[in-house]
Amino acid sequence: MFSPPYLSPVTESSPPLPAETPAYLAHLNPAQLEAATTLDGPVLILAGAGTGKTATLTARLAHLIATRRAWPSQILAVTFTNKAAREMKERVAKITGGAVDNMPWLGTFHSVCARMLRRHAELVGLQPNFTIIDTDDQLRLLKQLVEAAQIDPKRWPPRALAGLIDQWKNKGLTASQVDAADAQAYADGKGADLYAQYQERLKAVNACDFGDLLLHMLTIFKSHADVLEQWRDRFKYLMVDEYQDTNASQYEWLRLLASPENNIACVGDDDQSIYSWRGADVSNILRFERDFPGAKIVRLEQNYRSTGHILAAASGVIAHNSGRLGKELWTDAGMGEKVKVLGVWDGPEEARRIAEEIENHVSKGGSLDDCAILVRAQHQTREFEERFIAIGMDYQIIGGFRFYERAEIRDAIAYLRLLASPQDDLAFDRIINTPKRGLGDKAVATIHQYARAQGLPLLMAAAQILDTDELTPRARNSLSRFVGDFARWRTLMAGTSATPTTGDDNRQLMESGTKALTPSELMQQVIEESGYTAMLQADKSAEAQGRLDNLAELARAMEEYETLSDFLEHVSLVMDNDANKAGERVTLMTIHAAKGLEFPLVFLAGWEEGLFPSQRALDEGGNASLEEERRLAYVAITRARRQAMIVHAANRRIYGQWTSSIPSRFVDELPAEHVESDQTMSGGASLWQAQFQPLEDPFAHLAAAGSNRASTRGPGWKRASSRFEKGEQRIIEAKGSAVSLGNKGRDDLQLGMRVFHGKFGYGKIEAIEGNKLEIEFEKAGRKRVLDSFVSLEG
DNA sequence: CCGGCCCCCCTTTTT
DNA sequence: GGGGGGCCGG
Repeated sequence: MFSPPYLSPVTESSPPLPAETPAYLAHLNPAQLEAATTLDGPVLILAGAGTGKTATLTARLAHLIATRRAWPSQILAVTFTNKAAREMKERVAKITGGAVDNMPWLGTFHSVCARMLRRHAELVGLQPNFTIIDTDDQLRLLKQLVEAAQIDPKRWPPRALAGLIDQWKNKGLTASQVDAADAQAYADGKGADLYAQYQERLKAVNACDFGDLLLHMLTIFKSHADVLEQWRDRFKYLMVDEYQDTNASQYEWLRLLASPENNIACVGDDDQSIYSWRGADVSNILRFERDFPGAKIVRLEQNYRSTGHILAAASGVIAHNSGRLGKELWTDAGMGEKVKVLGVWDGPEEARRIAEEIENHVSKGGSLDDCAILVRAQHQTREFEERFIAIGMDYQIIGGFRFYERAEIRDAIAYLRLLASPQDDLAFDRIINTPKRGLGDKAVATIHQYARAQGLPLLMAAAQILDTDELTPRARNSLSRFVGDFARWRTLMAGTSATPTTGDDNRQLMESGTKALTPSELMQQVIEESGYTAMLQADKSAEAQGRLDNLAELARAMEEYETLSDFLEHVSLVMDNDANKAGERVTLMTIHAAKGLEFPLVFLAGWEEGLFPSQRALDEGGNASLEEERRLAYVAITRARRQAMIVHAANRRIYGQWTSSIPSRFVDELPAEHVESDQTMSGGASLWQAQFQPLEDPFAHLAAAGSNRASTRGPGWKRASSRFEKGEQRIIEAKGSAVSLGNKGRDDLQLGMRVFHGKFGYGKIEAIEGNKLEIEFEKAGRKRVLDSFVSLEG
């Protein structure tokens, strides 16, 4: 079904290399050439920073295709970021003349898995048009479950549960595979149970989270040999980028797909493993030879990016780590400038000095595009933003709040999701009262209660509840409009909705003259008619206009997509915000986000103990974490081509409180001969440190800060838990138990019976129509209610 | 039901 | 410094 016979690869034992070296191999050095042309069997390419990894990988792909070992569609190439995938796609297209249809199976682990999973969704209880939820939805859902389980969310933050579930998924564990000891980590062992409930809820709303994309495929591969076989047959060659970042479940997924031929090439650098918190397991790369017997190992050690001093400084730092595979980077680019280390008084000065440095570069004819500021944590960007705005320097922040994570964008998308998939309860919850339409907690709770009793999606439950008096007339009116809007919008997208469609289907549909709107038009109509636009227009706050602009931007972005489902898939997996590349500007981002990038001038801000290395990492992960932080430092320095400048501040505001700190230990680990300390500082941290360090314990203030935090947390937690123990009767549903199953009416009710309704009191049943009752209430008069809301006694 | 106010806790890093 | 949740008053 996947590979028509005429697509079978050429199977001669060893295809002759063209007599002349093809262009795509011409510029490779010997190691790169070996990596690119060793096609069969397992290969591990240890590629240091800046050693031409992408060029090598691209050449390898081109070689596979050119020598007809495989068609582009028979090569599976996975990366971690969309950026990397896109870059590789572009380069392959260029090399192969673009004639080759873009490699269909080149993408991130997540997007590749999503594509696969759409074809086998039913095997894990999903429909092919399942939605992919992000962390925000995940959290909302978990919060509901936690509260329903009468667990105090203060004591057991849903966030923590989300983290655990992610970890389990990264390890390839389904809910039933989580052992009791692990489950103990949350709410006295309720962790695994909540995980199971969470999966149930996801299934019910036809959704999965990021981790599921992999885990579901893994489950399918392990339980359906035929499916695995299909995919094994399809992929003749596998290629994995950033192999050091693979987690256990990705690793297993790869192994299953690669065997038995094991034509798998993995590229990685153990020194750049910086994602262990996300489940990445460096040992995957460390034990490659053992896992894939006969593996060939190629080392790429010639660095084409940085000058000698920069490389030496980075090597000096990373040398403090143990358990490395070992690699010696070298360059013939000359020593260049030494790495500069600058101590400043505080955060604002740090921003000022770096901005000056950049202005200086520009005044000498340089470009803002040459400059990047890398930080450890996202919040550090704020100080720079303020400075750049003040002096009118153009900048961009990569990562941070991604476009599609903004509230207004997520709201708009929620409307679209609910439109595309009416059982998407998470979307329903998000927008039912956004904009405010008088459907508050009480109305929503009623809808929930009914939906739960009937096993219906919320939108359906809402529609049914309209026929009754369960809601106040005002709420009912409003809800009626809401439900009616959706019914109308659905007709506007004519058939492109719930059923998964291919782009072709829709194109035909639209060409054949149906009145279907394009996704972009539909979105604009929806935000207009739902009152969302009006809500923002009425909002006088500073951000409102920006939000409207963002929605306009969303409409523009959506124009590229022909179907709603295409768009929704992209928005959850692929869309990142490198959008407007207007003019030249400084780039601001975290070190994590900078991996794989390079800039002529790199500014590394905030190299202070506690911030970098992060105190939290140290507390939680001990030495292993310290080494990961050090790898982060290594990644940071090696982004620089010509100049790297490391800055540390003596004082910084943390949580709005001024805190002083000492330079990062990584500063001390820089080899002195490759570093130049800036002595012209205006009261910098090094001076400050020199005066201060002789005092008893330079770490005293850190310890004090730590204990302060502990002590403020202590009573708070105690208070929270004591309140919890007293048993806040948060009454989720203490009312009578009227759990009717199915959509049919209850069989224990008959005409004339006296029943009790939580809102209207006692009354007599006058009519029964399916699950709807007409009751003459003693106090409230005649009402139509749902049978699940009444009980027999009182 | 909504808005405003106060208090708490907080931030590593991302598909 | 800032966001989210809880509580109170129209």
